[in-house]
Amino acid sequence: MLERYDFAEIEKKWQKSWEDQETFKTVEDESKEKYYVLEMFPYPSGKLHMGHVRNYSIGDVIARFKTMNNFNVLHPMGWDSFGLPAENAAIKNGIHPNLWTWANIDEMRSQLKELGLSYDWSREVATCHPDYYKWMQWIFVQFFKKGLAYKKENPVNWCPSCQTVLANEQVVDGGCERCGTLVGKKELSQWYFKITDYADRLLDNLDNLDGWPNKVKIMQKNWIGRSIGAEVDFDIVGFDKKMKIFTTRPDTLYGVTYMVLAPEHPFVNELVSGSEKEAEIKAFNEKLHQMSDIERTSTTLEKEGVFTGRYCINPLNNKEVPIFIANYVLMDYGTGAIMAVPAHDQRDFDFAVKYNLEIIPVVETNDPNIDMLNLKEAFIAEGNMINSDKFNGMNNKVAIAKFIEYLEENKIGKKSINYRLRDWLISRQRYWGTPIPMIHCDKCGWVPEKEENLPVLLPTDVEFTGKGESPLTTSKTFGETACPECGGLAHRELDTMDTFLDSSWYFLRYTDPKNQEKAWDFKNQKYWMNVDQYIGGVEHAILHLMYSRFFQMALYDLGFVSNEEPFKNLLTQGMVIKDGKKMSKSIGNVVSPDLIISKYGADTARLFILFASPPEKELDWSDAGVEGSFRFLNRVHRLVYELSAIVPAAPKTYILETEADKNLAYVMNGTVKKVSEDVGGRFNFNTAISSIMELVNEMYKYKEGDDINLGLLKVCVENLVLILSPFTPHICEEMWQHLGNNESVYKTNWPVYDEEALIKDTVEIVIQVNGKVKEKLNITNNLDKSTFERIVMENEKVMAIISGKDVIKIIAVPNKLINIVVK
RNA sequence: GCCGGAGUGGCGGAAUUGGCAGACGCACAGGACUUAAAAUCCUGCGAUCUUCAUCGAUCGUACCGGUUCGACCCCGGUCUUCGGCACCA
Repeated sequence: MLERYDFAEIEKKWQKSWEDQETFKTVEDESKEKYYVLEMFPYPSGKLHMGHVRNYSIGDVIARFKTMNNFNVLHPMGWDSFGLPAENAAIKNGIHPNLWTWANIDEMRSQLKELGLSYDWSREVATCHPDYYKWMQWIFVQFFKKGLAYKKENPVNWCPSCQTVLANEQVVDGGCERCGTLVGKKELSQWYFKITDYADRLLDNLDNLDGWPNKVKIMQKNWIGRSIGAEVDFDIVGFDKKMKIFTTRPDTLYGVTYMVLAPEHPFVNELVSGSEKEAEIKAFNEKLHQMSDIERTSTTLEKEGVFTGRYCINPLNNKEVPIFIANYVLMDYGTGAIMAVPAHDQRDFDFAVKYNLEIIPVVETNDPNIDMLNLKEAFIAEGNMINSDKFNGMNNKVAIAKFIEYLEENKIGKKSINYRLRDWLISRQRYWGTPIPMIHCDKCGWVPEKEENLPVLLPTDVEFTGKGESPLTTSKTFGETACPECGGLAHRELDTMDTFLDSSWYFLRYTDPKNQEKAWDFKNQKYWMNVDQYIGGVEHAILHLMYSRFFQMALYDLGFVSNEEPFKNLLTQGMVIKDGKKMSKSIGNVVSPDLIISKYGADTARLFILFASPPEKELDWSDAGVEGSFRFLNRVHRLVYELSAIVPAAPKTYILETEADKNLAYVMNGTVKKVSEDVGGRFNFNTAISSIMELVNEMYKYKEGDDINLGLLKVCVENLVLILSPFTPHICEEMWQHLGNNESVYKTNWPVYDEEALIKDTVEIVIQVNGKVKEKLNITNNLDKSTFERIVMENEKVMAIISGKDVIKIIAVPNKLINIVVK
């Protein structure tokens, strides 16, 4: 250890030492309690940005803290390395995605290593490696066999300018991410996962995820969007099929004055074909098809529709009501058909007013401001039933169940649950993804590739044009194959998987990353799972975190894993933004940690980003203040260097003699306690760091004093280095070694604090008069209440303030405060 | 429109259970050391008033009101802002 803080030298030295000693390698060890800490693995875009630094610094502090607290910690890292940017680079620069990706991985891996993160690199995985995607394909086959994967024709996002399909995430404000052209729809046959089968479990299990932020649970809940209601069958006059509708308000059935079909509803053609309405309906539908999804589903779009000329019969009162098609009813929710109750639904109300349709109230209020016979807007609040035959007088909430009962008894409907959640479209017309291991045979239909033939390797003889269909169609070697079932000529699926699949189970592969026989050994996953602490950006609150939960549940049902939920505790870090905007390559506001690391070192970078703000909060990046973190580390370095000349020889035991001793022991033990709680409990790294700063300030003050207690100082220095080490590991290793220790600070036990030292002889109490602070007093700790009150009331200043006034009340909080209420 | 956060000095932020608002750090100002600079150290740093200075007083946690001996914290309302969802029947 030099007198000067040579961070570059120190960081290089210890990174090499950790690598040589395999300090962070983890093996299963039944004798120890395990702790699995995981940060969301990155897409290898090429360069680390400050958001990554924040994410991995948080995880590293937790991993190191848990290790020092004697847990067997699994802390892995890998690459979510399939994805579109690699392919775009190929189109633009002619580099093969494989080369581009691996070059980026190498670059980012070395950047991560420069940060001194405690990863077990022997467990590294990359989703684009055949060793990984082989098992991705295997999982797909298991899902297919269980009936969780199916293929169907459906409209998908299509950019007419780029001539390609876009993922939902690639549609930004209704336009193509790359060229901005309005995205349309195209019918394509696609693979889906039946995530809707798990809707109830995904929703209900949220209640048990105590370690998850509420915000994320609410977002998932809204996304799943469970609505409980009823399905009702309406007869159509002169038509042999029934019109099935879904409603959450069966209590309003007597208020139905018209019906609406979605324009795409399969009945529409049959109902109007050959009638005088046919041309009008066709024209209306064509107009709708010209619209983008965004326009079409905008709440501000005026409600429009066309009467079909046909009628329905309300099964409750046999009333005939007209059937419309309208732009506000969507084919892909519920049954694509609704009963309209304008009195109690605002959309129906708007439509009824426009087309002059009847409005019949069936729920009444006693609010004098609302005229039920002349409504200005739909009445959606609670009330009592009217105009509803035998249901009249009932509270409408109660009536819902009665109506459902009635529907079921008379076989005209039943209770029904609908979800906003749709099945997961997993096909992508892309090259750089996992090939879907399915083969189509004219005789046998869709057949999975035999498991012993996995992986289905991505072919390399592929052209990248960015136009047209999946690039795999251009391969001369890939498409044709033999049917695994009958051996006849068959064709491979040419689409690849959505990359969200790859990231939905990587946490399982980490538990057994090198296994060539299985995706993972049951025993290994049983030892390590669940992930005890998952850390990542709040932007993944819905997609990644719900897909992973779905995978885990499906794999649980298949018997491959031992838990239904993958992530026990979740920490969603806030985004690191710059100038009010999310850091992104296209805006050009990405801040790389390189400059800070070369100027101040990785320890400073880590310390600064954790000190700047609590982790969940959004952080507007500014490097003002980096100097302060660097200054602090210099200050620590100087202090330890100076004291290392005198403390190593001192005994580890000490007796507190002076007031200064007691004070320092109080601060030191308090700091150990606070850091333990802030890091181990509530993840407030910023306050943990500030309390360490206070300890350092206190130690500087103490060592300038007259009587120096070397034993106490020794413990202070050692504890300081230990509790700082999860934040800034390199400098702490260096100081720890210099203090005469041979073992890595990482392998050293976290210090315990002395509860006794936290009990003070005297405490400062606050004296308030009428709630205003008037005086502060040092009194003996733990005085009984009456003595405490007497001392305060006999205080000269207090007596002066209250003299001549009536004391009405005295509120005394022992060891803290006393409030004298006077008049 | 619906749901969920957030709003504290010039700035990042602290106040963990209703009990001293502004910890810690940044920036700034003054001083010490130095031939000088850097580094380091010391002091000050919410606003207003008062005072030679101290001492002190009043106000102050987006805004209005309430509960309480006491409110950044609890309750009612308003505004601003961020995030999610959005003709979901």
